[in-house]
Amino acid sequence: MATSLSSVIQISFLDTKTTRTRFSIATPTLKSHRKFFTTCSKSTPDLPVSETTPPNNNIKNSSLSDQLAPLANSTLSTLPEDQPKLLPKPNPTWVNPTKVKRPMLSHQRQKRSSVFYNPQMREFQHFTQKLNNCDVSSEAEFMACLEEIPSSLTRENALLVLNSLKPWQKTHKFLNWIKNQNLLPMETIFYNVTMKSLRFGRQFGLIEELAHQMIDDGVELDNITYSTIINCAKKCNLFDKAEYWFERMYKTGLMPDEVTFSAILDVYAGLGKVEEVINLFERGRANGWKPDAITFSVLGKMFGEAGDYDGIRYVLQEMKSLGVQRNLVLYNTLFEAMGKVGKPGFARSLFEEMIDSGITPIARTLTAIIKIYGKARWSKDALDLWKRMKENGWPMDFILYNTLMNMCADVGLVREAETLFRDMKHSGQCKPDSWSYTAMLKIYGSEGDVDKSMKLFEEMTKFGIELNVMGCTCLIQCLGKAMEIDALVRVFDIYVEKGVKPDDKLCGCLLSVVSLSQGSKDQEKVLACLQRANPKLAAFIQLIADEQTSFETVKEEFKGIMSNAVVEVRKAFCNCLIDICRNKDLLERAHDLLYLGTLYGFYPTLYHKSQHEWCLDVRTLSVGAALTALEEWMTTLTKLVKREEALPDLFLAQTGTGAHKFAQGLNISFASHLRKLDAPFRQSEDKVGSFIATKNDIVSWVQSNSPSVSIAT
DNA sequence: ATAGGGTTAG
Repeated sequence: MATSLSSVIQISFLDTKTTRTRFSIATPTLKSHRKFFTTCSKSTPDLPVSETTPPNNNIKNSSLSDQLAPLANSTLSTLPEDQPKLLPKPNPTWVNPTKVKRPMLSHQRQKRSSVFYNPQMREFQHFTQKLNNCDVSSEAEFMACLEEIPSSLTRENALLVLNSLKPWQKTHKFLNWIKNQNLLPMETIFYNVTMKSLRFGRQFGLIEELAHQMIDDGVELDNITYSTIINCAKKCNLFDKAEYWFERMYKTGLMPDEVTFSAILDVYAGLGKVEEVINLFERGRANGWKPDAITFSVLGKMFGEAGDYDGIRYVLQEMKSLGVQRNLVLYNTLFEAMGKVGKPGFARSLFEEMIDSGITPIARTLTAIIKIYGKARWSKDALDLWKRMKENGWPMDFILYNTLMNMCADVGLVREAETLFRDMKHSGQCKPDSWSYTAMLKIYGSEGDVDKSMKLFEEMTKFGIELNVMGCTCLIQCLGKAMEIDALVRVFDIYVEKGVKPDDKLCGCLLSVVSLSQGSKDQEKVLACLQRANPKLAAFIQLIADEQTSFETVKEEFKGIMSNAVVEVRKAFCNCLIDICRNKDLLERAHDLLYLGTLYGFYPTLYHKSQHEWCLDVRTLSVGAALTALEEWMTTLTKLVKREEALPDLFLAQTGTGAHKFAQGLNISFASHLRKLDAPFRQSEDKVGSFIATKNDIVSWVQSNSPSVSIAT
């Protein structure tokens, strides 16, 4: 769904009597294609809200989502689909003071109580140090140290100690000690400081326990308590807990301030509840809240994850109109979000805006940009940026080095990658890790450079660099293409011994080597590797090679194997299996497999028709699969001609030019197969990688030549 | 420094 900027941010007035401001964010990821999430601004005299939500004094007893649900439902249902987007502006009346506004969040950030440290501070610092030097696991040692407390404990000293104890176990013990000794009245701040320490240790269970203690003992939970609880839950992936405490806060009548509120938006964003986030955000906005850069960063990340480009633009637009300054983290977040939705041009211009505004990028910023350029194959921009990084002395870290090398792998820059790899080794700060080696293996693998690949592999073994499945796949691919099967088997064995679990991509790679090594004695060796990586797949090869196996059996097993494999490799598996069949001269089986692959949707763009032209697009097929598809097509056309059905004027078969890595040699093999079938297609002169035939060509070919095209059926 | 919120790689 293409969405224009004007539909991203709409302020429209639904009618002239009751002025409403409507902010709408189109979110293409949501089920309904044109669903607008609406909220109403300050002056909302007769919103449906009043009919469907409880009166103001009941708010304390309803959760926020309860309060918001009727609003969302009623406003959505009152908007007709064909509502004009922009109506002429009447004179808006912005404020209607007679109407009760239901606040969403407190505009004032919670004030901190001041803590004055006293002259005993040094003694207590010393005391804390001793506690910190205790063995964490020894309860007795810690308790003994506690006995040496310098003097009676004051509120300030207790806070000093709680703030400085590490790790969380000690903070927790100290809090319990204060409590049990009955030395001081227990204040919220003691719990808050302790919870902060527990949050570092991701101890949500203990945090929740403390919160319940507070409730039982009548200690007030404030915004700082709630935001700490919620953020800890979030860090521990306990989103339901985060939601629970947030709702509890509302139920007890405490308004979140902007910090707690943005934490909650982050929770809903993390849950993928985009609607809820937008609703909450807009409700807050309608109540006059001015979000800060951190909140916008939360929204930006969410839109990135949702693949919502318009949402990202909305963030920038909204910040601009509210006059909220962008900062480095916000930029980083937006660049990372843009990496998820593509958009290299937008990222580039925003990056320049950032530089112009005087913000210096950090390694993380540059990583995000380089990743975007690499993905988009923008090698020139990527290299320009690398040059600028060096000239300006912008900071590098190992992730940035690895990202740069990966970008080189994506766009085929061998020498640049080698330079980066060398730089990294000599930088003194970043040592190449398994990611760096994998990027280099990817490059040498796609170059087919066996010597350099093997040298890297030996280096990895020597330096004890972790071997991972992706590096293994690159090496196997490289060795397979070079038919270095003994080395391949050795490499495979070493990886498996080191605990690398073959994944579907590695199996696909082995499968393609099986098809390449047809007729050689080495095929058995590769099959043995495949047998260890994926026994079912290896067994399936035996099954289809046996001409006695029925179609029904093949279909069942095929279905089982494909549904166990990840989506990305299914077509590749099918292509390789067809190749294997054709290499064994099992044409009928090859056609069965192509049929099954089409049936399960692996080849959705293989055939397409328009009124004047029918196309066979084999660009992402292997050679064997492409030839099978061609035969299938010719058989179908023969039938149609014989039945004298309507045909288009033109027939087009596309193989591509071989730029695609699977399509190497496809064009040549396809042409030779056309000659073998004596099919009337010729290379198109103006469309490279295409073969064309007219209706007349096809009809006369069928008439003169039809028996020869019928395949064994 | 000293009770709370946002951003990393196949």
